[in-house]
Amino acid sequence: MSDIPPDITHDQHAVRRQKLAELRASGFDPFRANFATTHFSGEAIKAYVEGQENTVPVAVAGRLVVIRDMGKSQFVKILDQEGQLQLYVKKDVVGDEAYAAFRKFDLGDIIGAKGTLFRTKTGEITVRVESLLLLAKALRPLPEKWHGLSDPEQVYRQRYLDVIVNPESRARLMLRSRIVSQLRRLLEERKFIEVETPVLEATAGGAAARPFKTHHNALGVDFYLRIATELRLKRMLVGGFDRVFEIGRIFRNEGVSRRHNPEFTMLEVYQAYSDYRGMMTLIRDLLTALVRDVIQPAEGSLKIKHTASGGEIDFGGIWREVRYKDLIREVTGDPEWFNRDKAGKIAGAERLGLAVNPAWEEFEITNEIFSKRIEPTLIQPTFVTHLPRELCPLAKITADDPTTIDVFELIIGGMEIAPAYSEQNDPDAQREMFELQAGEERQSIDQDFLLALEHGMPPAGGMGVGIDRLCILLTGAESIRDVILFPQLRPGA
RNA sequence: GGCUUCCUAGCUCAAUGGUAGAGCAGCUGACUCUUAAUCAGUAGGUUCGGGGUUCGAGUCCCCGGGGAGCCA
Repeated sequence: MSDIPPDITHDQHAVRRQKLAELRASGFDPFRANFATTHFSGEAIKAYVEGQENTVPVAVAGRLVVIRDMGKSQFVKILDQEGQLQLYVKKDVVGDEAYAAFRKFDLGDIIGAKGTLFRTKTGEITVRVESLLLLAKALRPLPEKWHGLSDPEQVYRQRYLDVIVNPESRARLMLRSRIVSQLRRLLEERKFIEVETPVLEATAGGAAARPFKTHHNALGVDFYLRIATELRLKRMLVGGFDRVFEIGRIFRNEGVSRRHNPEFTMLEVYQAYSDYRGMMTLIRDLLTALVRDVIQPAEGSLKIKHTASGGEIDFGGIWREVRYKDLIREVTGDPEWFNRDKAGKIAGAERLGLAVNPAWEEFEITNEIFSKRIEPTLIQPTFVTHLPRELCPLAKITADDPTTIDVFELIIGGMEIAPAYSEQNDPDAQREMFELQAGEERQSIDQDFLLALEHGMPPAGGMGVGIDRLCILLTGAESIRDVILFPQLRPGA
């Protein structure tokens, strides 16, 4: 029956091309235009009525991922968006001709089937197939069925294969979609309006980061890809959009690591007439709702696993609140830390085993201690408040301490998850901070933003949430690449 | 960018410097309730690319490509 030349039987691509040619020669279309399904796999399983064998009709479609051939009957499984569904194809039900054609189908082929539901003797709800059709021929074989695809390079470059054969990857990436969608819903419930602001910017502001540069041909000017949405969203506060948010792609021209991808997704939220304390309530409400509704830990619990430590993170407990300066004094064991001169700070950092770049400003030395010796130890949700003013030029100065700002940095699982501020709305103070900072960070000053502030921006709380890191945390992933569909790799290979 | 490490069949992995193997997938056949189905048989390699050392290199050395981890 088969015309596979013996010399190509090892070459699965060639064998499948041969089958494709045979199908076409016998008048079948191996790439159909459509197929009317009635159920996804999960829906089909739910549609089964106990005891009512072969009464519920279904039409389902998906990729063939398991074939168990027993000669005159086969159990196969198809995979669709909702998961796997078993089909039972019996020669004396579908007929000799259809059965012979079906036996030529390969793992990976996309098929459609019509039949009725029943439960096998081992209890699995299964479609008894009455008719079936090849919808799209797969010319390449699937990766190994048991071990899946494990070469990280291929996992990232050919993510479509990863999510076919690695259920954990599939589940993790679907979870990300649900996290983003729930965040939207939760914010909209609180009357936040979603907006979209430009990716191409004449000046890249709102954060300290190296931008990507690009060029607009018709205008003949260079643009930067945005490094934050902050300055645009605040303009909308000026414009009377009192509660706005954007879930947007941010681009930073910096290193690639387990925690960094050059493009990543950030949620930024601004709420007029609120402040950083209002943002605390908001983020706690958002995260506890996400854990409850999306991760769904055991009854009444808001605990999730923390992969790195093997322990748990409890979103249901009291979220610690601590001042940045207190943490620094605690870990350095030096109550007078902030009165030390630069040499004293360098010595202190070195006592903690840290290498200090002599070009650093004092606040950078202190912050190195925070990043290396404090942040990684904060596993349970912790609001670190009142950071040094040098770390963010866009926030309000603390009333009782002019060296700090009214902000928090929410740390969970040793990672920065969300910084939030009482936003600076004094245009003159803002200009002063920009000018002070311009030298070091070379962040060109966004004059148009300052003009907007001069028109009056309501007092507001603002917050940024790194969606990728949040997904790492909530899904227990080990790398940012595991929560990004197509992480950045070198082109080629 | 630096250091370490990895790259072998479609996939997952073996192979003291000495004839490149296995499982799955493939191909041929048996089997009408299987669950990584089972059973019998069979084919399959530019060992990432290039150069070197050696009687002999998947293995050692150098250059290049790509990935991962740590660091900056």
